[in-house]
Amino acid sequence: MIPENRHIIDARMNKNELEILIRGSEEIIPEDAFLKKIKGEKKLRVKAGFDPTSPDLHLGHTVLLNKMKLFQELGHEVIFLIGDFTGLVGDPSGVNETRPVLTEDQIKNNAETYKSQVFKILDPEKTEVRFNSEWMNKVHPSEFIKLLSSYTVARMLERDDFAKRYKSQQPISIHEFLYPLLQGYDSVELKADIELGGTDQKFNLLLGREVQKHYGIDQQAIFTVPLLEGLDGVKKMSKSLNNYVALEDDPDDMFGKIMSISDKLMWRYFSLLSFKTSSEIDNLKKAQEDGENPRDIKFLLAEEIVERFHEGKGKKAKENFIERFQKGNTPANVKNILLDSEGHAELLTRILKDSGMSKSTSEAMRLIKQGAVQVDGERVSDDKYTLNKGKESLIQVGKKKIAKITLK
RNA sequence: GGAGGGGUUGGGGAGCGGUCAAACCCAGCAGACUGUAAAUCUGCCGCCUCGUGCUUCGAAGGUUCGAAUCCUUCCCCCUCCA
Repeated sequence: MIPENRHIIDARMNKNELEILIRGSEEIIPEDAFLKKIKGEKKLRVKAGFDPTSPDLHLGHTVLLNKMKLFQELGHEVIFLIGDFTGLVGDPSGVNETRPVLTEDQIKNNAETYKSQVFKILDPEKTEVRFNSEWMNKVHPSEFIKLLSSYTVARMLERDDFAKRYKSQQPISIHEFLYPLLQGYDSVELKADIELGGTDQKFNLLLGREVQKHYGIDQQAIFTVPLLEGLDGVKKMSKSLNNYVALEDDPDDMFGKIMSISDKLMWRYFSLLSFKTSSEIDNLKKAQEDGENPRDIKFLLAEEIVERFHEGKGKKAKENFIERFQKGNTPANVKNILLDSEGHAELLTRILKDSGMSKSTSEAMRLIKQGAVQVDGERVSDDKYTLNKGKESLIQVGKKKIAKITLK
């Protein structure tokens, strides 16, 4: 445990601590300024901003949150900034098209959800939660113009996604130029010494330095962490791509999702998400090379992660997984769905749609044709198949979707 | 303000009066094989009451037996000129 008193820590800020802090980071700019800050006497203000665009935090976010936690443990002031104002602008980072603008209500809701979720990782006592609407709503237009004058269009267009869009004749709205500037202004307001972010934030973070300079205050050092790939192993984890593991996922889902990643991706997840030491991970790699089933190694990863967010549930999740997929048994906790059968609704195709197990009756029809649908363990091939009222049926679509459905 | 290019089913991108629910690629889904992995193969991939059914190709009108394809107006995007 790290003591509260910074002076003691300063004396003890040894090579090891520094190594742990830096491990897994992508870039630190400028490095010497960072080292000077981190080795100094001062309690540092460490900022990381979150867009309230997606109401679910997922494993991808935790790479950054874990770093924040480390700074926290070293006794620094960690600021969890919710970009409720900048959310109205929409961060263009990493997208190749204009983002839809969120309504204030959506942002409010999302921000609340965020807040309740980050404390699964961060220490609430040591976290300063701020909303940038707090100061952005008060910025006077003349002040705003001063902010805008801190950067040029040409330099703005250097940014990768802008450059790409500009070249390929895709639209770039002027308000998108504001985003990085506003983010930089947050650093001015918060007097950030360090700003953390994913690698896709590099431009914004660096721009924060420029803005701070423009305002004549100390420039922050920037600290970027890698982006975690989603379950597909290619694109970054995000809700909109539906390749994510949400912190809110129940233990079985979480376990299953992690088991579904490729063997190659598993090692990436180990290095970015696991708290195992590098040498432990190296040993696991060696074990795989020596013939150990990668599946069993993946079990360790899945269990560790489930355990982190659902204390005491990791082992059970693993057992459920083995029961269901290795032994092929029906899972223990299948959700029950009660459906109204209005007149002709006893048709299986319609039931699949109404229960949400298929998107449309057309899709249900196709699934039946493809032999993907089972009722009480029997494969259904007739697309006119009907269920009886009052009786509970175990319905399975594909390998993953399963539910007990009762018609009333 | 002027000239030109463009808006097609989740993304990319063909089609340019009938044979178009619309090629092809990616993503996705399902089946086989497996370790619910990857890779591979196969099928699917607008909607429904599943039929010579219905609604789609930026929007609205129009021409035509028939339009994503032609005409008109409007909306949006891009480039160059001012």
